[in-house]
Amino acid sequence: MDFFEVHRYSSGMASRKLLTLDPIACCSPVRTDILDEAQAALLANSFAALADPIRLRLLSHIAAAGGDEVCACDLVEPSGRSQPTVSHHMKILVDAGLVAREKRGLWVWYRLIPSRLDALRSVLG
Amino acid sequence: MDFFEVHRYSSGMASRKLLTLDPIACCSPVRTDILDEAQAALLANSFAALADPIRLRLLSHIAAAGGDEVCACDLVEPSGRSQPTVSHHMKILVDAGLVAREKRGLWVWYRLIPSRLDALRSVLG
DNA sequence: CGTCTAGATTGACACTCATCGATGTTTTTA
DNA sequence: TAAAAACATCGATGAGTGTCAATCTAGACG
Repeated sequence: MDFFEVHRYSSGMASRKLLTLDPIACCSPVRTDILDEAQAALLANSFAALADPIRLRLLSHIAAAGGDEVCACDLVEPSGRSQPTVSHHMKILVDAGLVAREKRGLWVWYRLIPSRLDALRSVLG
Repeated sequence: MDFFEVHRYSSGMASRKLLTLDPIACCSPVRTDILDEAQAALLANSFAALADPIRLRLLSHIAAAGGDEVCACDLVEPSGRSQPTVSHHMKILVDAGLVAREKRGLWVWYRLIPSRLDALRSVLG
């Protein structure tokens, strides 16, 4: 069984930011195949983006707009967090590939990337 | 729109351990409805359990056994982590409702709780 | 009883993360 | 050019997390 083939991380665990695997096509379902280290690290990174209540609600807000975009200016006040904090969380969602960011004039608009959520969903089944 | 109805957490955010909502039946899909704070906190807790590569691989190992159980003794060595660390991660998976733990004699056996994964998956769609 | 074994718990440490005030950057408009 | 607005970045801080060695607990078996 070629499971857990490497028995120790190189101390401190490789940085999640440096992974280069395709985040969409990477992973087999968790429930039928066994994840290798690279797949597990990539998936963990994606799930970590969902592991914060503020980010989940920001994502939910954008998703609830259907295919439409949501202005960043409409996310700060209702989130109950400061503008820098919301900007920080949105960056994490964008980096995770869940949300697309586009600046037009002074405003920044966000829209959902459905395929990324679909990919994560398929991993759980 | 009753979105983000509470604008500030009570400082430090409520402990995730104290949530009492039913983890299975709690949440509407992220993509059509907007999460309230309690739903978001509960979901964030569940996704946090998936946000670690070691836990993903432990879960994957158990899931790959089909409906069968996996002995804790078979998880430590291939994970490349110490026995206390694996025990710690398994506790997080059990607390998240993803895995059931049963002790028989000296050994502990784990099995997947498919409905919990199904619930998380449905939240993403 | 005593001993052995599987697993959980504790304590400590280093690292990461969420948060916000202050500041920087970019774009619009006067 | 100057001022204002929207958003990003920086720096600091307090809380959370992964890790392991050491220790504890509970079951099995003489």
